[in-house]
Amino acid sequence: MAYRRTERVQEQLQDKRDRILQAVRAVVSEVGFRGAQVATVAEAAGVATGTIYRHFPSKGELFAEALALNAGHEVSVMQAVADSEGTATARLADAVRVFALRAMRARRLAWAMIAEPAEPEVDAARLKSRRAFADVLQGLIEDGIARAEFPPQNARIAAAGLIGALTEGLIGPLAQDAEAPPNALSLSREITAFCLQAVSARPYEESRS
Amino acid sequence: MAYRRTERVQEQLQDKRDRILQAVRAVVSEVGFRGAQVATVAEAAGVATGTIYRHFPSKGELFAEALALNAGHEVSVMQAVADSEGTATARLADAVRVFALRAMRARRLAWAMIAEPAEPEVDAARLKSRRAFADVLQGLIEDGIARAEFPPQNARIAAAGLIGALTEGLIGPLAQDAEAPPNALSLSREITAFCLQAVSARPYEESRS
DNA sequence: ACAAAAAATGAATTTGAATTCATTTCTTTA
DNA sequence: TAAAGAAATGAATTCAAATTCATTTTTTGT
Repeated sequence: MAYRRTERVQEQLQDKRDRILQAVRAVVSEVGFRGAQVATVAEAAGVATGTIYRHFPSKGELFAEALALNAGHEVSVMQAVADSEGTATARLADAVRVFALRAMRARRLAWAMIAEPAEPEVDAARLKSRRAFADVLQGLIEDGIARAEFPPQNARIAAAGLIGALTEGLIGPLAQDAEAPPNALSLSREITAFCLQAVSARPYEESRS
Repeated sequence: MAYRRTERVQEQLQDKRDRILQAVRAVVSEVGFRGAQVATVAEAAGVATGTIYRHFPSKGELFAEALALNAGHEVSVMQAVADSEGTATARLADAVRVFALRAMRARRLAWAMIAEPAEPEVDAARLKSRRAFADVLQGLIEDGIARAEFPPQNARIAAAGLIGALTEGLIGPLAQDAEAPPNALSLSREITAFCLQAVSARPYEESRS
């Protein structure tokens, strides 16, 4: 016996794997999923193309894992805000504002994480993370209803609506090339205001058919 | 001279072109942009693959034209509702409800039209149509503010928010595999309620930083 | 220092789909 | 009905990118 995987090698391997995942993040931040090629990721990670395949079975699984990692982190940030002290209204405002500010700091990445279709494995991973975001908001809305801060409403629908509004308003196609690329602070303030308004309103009676 | 393009031929050509555009619609309804291949479209249109290229310069331009055609139609339907009689509230409710019902009748197509990334030309065409949808809603919201039916608010942001909420709630990933695929009528009613609530609410003072 | 085993490499291969183009079919006019 | 020109065809080509794999480099234990 002349070789055995030592702990040191084990760590180097883990490091390299992590560096590859970070490289995906960096590349996707630049060019989104659409433009992200395995060769580019390899270069960014400082390894050969073939090395990627010694750590991940396919492009789809690599990218899906990278997405799960990043989106999972954002979800826990949002969850932490949701679990903090204060009224449901304030916590919802904060959750939305924090999400908005972080997303705007890296719009391309945020859009890729939350909306941009890619390989099927990536889409599946995003579905999970999206539902996780929605669940956090839904919990917050239900809490607000229970405390009578918001009127009774379908919390599930409202949460989906907020996710959609955030996506569209912050990082969606319409937000991409706004004539005057608005500053992150004021945009996030306006989106937050919209989101609060969206859940707080008194309900309305249907008018015509 | 032994050949000249007669009017009859001209019409046949136009017909074939239209049939190809319709075939794109049909194929995209089934498999979205992701799964739509030129060969499949050709088959659906009953022509050879090469024929597509006698009518359109590239896949991207073909698909972009098909999108512009369909989305343009939906925009004018929404505009017609927006221009009808009644309070701004009622017209907004109707515009949203009509959009929702029509979208749900063909979810895959609707999602492709409004959200699914594809070739760059397609994305560009969608940007236009999306802005057109948003403009209709924005006009309606501004009207509602002017009539004091809605509180003052950033109509542009609110319109983007409504588009996002519609996309997410009706045809977005979360709506795709809802455990019990909810019936179109009740879902559209709930989304409509959310949208009205979203613009009608009294504004809220920011809480913490 | 050497042999055994693993890991990394990157050029070559594979793959899947868009696009082309030589050939065939259809239309028109004389 | 024949020749000229268009239009349609679909198999072959091109192209871009993922994946593979024979070769090289690194690591380990004796």
